[in-house]
Amino acid sequence: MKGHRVTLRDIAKKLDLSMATVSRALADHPDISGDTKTRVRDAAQAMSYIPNYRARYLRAKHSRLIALIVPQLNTFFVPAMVSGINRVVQQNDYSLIVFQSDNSIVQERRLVEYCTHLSADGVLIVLSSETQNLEHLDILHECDIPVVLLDRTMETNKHTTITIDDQEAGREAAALLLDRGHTKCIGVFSDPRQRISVQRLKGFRRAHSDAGVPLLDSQILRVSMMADLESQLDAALTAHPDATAIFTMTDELLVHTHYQLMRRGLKIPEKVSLIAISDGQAPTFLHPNVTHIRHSGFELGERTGHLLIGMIEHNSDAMMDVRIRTTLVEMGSVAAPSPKAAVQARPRAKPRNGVGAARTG
Amino acid sequence: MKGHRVTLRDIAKKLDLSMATVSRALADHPDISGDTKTRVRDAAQAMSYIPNYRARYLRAKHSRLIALIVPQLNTFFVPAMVSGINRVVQQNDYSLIVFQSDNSIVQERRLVEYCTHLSADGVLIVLSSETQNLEHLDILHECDIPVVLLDRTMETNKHTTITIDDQEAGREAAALLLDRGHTKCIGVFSDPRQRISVQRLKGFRRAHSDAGVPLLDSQILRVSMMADLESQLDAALTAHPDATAIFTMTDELLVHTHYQLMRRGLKIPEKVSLIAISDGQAPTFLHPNVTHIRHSGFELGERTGHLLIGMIEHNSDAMMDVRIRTTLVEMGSVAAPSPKAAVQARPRAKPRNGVGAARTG
DNA sequence: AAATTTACCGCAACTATTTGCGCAAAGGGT
DNA sequence: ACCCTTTGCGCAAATAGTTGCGGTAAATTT
Repeated sequence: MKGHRVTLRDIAKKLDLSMATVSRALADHPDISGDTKTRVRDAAQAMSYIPNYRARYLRAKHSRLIALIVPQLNTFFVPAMVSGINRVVQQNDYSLIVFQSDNSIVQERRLVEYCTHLSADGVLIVLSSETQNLEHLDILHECDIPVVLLDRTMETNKHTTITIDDQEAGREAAALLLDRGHTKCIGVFSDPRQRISVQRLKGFRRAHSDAGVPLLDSQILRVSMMADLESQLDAALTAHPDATAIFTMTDELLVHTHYQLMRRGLKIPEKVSLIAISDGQAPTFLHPNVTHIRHSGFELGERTGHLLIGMIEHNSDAMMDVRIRTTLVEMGSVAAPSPKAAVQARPRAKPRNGVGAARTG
Repeated sequence: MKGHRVTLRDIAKKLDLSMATVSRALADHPDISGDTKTRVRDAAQAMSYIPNYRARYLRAKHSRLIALIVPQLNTFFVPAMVSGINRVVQQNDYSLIVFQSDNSIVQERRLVEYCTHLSADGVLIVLSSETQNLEHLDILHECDIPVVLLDRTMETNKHTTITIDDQEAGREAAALLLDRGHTKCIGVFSDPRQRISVQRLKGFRRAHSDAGVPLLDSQILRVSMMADLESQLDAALTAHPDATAIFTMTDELLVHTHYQLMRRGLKIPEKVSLIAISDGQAPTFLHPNVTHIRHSGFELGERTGHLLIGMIEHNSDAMMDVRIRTTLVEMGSVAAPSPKAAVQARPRAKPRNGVGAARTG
């Protein structure tokens, strides 16, 4: 009703005490007598006093604010991750400020700068796909604001990162397919500019070379926009009618790939096997269920939260690269190749090496 | 390196000016000469000055912070909504602070109080399922902080709300089924304590009574936890072997229901028709695509953002109930009932026009 | 030349809270 | 009585920035 929030001064005036005493009373400072404390607390209650954190944290060096910058919020993996971060952040009495860069480096730069204005105590970043270097993070370092890069990161020796073991996950997925006898697989990858894509592909390739199974470039799809998936998949399936298995590197790609397969009447796993790197949601509501390399977004979020808060509270700037373990979850979508579709390839083909991997940097 | 961030005072000292002048120069105040302005700006640049928003907004009455409280982040609809809110919030130079109540009223209460400590300029709330009344929001009103309840709201005449027309959406879905000749439908609803469930069910019922088609309680599922879906669906399908259509009130329920149907080999739409209220993501990657009553979470978020910011900036406390329009998107999952399974009701059977047009959000 | 206006800038108060230091009174020990 | 310690509280500075008001000097007007 009136335009003035109750402050310490108001309480002090009413009780004929100094602001300092009121402040200390509410903070349960030992210098203040029990009697005064109760009087102050009662008055504060009665006047419905609300502390002003902006003033409080102006004096303190910290803000108890943690900023998170993500390319997009509404994808499969990210919400679970944010949820995990948020839980830890709240448990430790911090607040999470969420920004989305819309996969724009300009936005990302702007947001990082904004974090310094807010004097965030720490910053979490999932890099945008446009990001080519990390110079725009230097300002955070100048302000002594700890940073953790997560999930979609870059090679760096200046920042702490936390990811799953992308390469190993890609390798393990492919290894399972190869182990089951699939000698012609199609790999569905996303934006090749991102480290996450590069690493998962690298693992995918390595499994093939380890098994001595050739892998053609045309078996690798690079889907930057989901709208391209259909045509690229068409092309790959046409070029490789003998393909018996498909791997997708994300949930997003999985659900759409799954849809395309169903639409074409390609039965899983009878006609084509399917495996993905996933956080385990989609594989359980898609039918048939999908065997996947599981990494929990929620867990990654939690781990990240703990890591950052540790850095904040212990002033530690020890750079480290944390890798979250993944686990293989068998759900029956990978079978032996159907004899009809499989080529009769007998391994020990020459390990070809024509890479052509997109290097970023 | 050094423990001191550059402040206005530092710039002032260096340039032998007063803080006031420096402040005004950076704010492009007309009282300051062009020459001084450039000198100040250059110095600020050179010293890499970073404004402290906490100090700035301590004096101002506002904080340019908007708080959002959601029950959970990692569901289908919410992330898109948050994304929409976030976009508008950022466009208007506010920051979004995200909290999750974990569907606990205690948490929700705590978070609302916390919003006042932060002196948020506005608060957005998606109510937890435990919330029975809105008393805990009174404190926001006392602090003159505008509030908008969205999506999962309650009946209230004290707060602005923004939702889809839940009742109408439920009615329209059921009406389509009935219109196509389905006289025995199963409705899959979530937590019956929530207004959203009540309203959608009410519409569902009304369509039945409008069409003069009886609706038994056993045709209504109330799924509070997703784990219960399977058994409840079993029971309903056993009790109603003549059921020819299923409606789900959310995306979450949709994907899991879809899975259960596929698992049972119930072909869509030949054996059973399927319709949902959805934001349109899942229906396009599920196979076959699902006809749905579409309401964009992103759009709801955007609208909400605009609404709240309008309230903040115009000090308007006009209470209103905004209802977002929904649209029917036909994707072919609703056909005429199969003669084998359907009762022999012969209402106005329409020619089926199962489309399957891929809609992208 | 006097009066008025204009351009630029500084003083100081203000925002809400925390905290180092000091100070007075009371209590206890010798 | 004296000294010393404790108890309980207030003063004032500090946080980093904004802004009303006033002031000086130059420019313009009369």
